[in-house]
Amino acid sequence: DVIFHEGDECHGIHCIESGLVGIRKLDAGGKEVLLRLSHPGDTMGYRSFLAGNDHNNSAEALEQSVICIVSGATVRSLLNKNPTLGLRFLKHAARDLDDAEEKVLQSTTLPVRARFAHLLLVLKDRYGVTGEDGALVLELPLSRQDMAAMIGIRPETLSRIIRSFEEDDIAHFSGRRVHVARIEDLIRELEYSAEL
Amino acid sequence: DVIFHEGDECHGIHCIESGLVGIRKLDAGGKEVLLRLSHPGDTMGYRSFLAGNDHNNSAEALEQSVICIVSGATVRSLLNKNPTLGLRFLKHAARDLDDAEEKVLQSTTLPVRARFAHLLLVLKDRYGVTGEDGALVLELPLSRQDMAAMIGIRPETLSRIIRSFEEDDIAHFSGRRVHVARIEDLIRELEYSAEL
DNA sequence: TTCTGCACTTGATCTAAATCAATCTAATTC
DNA sequence: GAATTAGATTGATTTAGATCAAGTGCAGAA
Repeated sequence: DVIFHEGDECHGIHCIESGLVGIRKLDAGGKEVLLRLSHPGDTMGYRSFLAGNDHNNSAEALEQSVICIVSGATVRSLLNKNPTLGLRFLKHAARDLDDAEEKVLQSTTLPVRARFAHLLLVLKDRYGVTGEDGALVLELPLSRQDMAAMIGIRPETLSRIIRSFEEDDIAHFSGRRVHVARIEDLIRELEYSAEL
Repeated sequence: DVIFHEGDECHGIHCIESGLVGIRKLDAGGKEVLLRLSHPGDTMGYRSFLAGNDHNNSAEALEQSVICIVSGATVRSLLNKNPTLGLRFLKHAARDLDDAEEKVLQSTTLPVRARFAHLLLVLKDRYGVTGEDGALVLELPLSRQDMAAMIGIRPETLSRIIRSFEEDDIAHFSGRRVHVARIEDLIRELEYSAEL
């Protein structure tokens, strides 16, 4: 279930073979944020490893997953033999950093409605199936709680947002399945909140 | 004043010789966040450069600064000649990423009072002078507006926080100079908000 | 000097989201 | 099957912070 905890010593790098992993961070008061998802092919923990720190966030399998561990010694020798590997990590880190900064921006400027619309749009790329008529069916990999934690809100608030999306006919939810008739409606949610 | 804008093409890497630079990000609606400060010795724009993107945030000199530019070709040849340079960038990115994630966490879990206390504690390391009695004098490098942008709040709110710090005798402000009699008071602000 | 503009402060009000407290539901175990 | 549990929804209320609108004070220009 939990792959590593915040504060654990970092012995190497984790790779996801299959499944889905959530990267969480807890604050002193116990509130948590789900920082990002890691998918098959992604690596985790490379930062703490390279910086020589303990893990600064925790990783938890959100579905049945296969994770492999590459020991510190192996990583070091790989880095020595193959200098481009370091660059690949660097690009990886650059992308993560972009995402994190985007998240900072969004969480301080956008209302939750827009943040949730954005989350759905991001999840679409990986979990969505778009019909030929532009309709979208989305099979969410996350519980409501975890989606709330991703956008930094309480589950109750997410519930209300979902209801308001239903009422406005923007999206229809049944369990973890979401139907979106017009993707433009989601995009408009983002743009709308911007223009004021 | 402005060194590069969000969306500008990225031609190389910027190094700060002296001065102080603020990295800003604007959202679609024009609201801005001051993501971080860059100090002498820091590099800027390496991420966009390495990822081959346009700049995804803007850099503005916050005081008289000397900035040098390292062209893309030069950076590439340096990276080839010196593989450990890549690792150094990687560690740099790892630290930035940590900071960004910390910021995500704080901006969604901590109240503004605690976030401002935290900001002062961070600025202390670079801009503070601690007397032998534990009292702290801090010469802020930032306007109120910019400090507000750093913690993602409006200037009006920051004004009120400052007043409440005065009233609670936690810190005293005159212009950009701050006197903190007991640093523990600031730390307590952080801890207090955590314990509930 | 006086004007102009800008950063900051202050007050009054509004609102988005949190909190608190019940339910309701669905999955799991006995 | 019934019983337990955890997740999700719903409603009522509170509140932190934003917004709106005036002021204040100061620095630079005419």
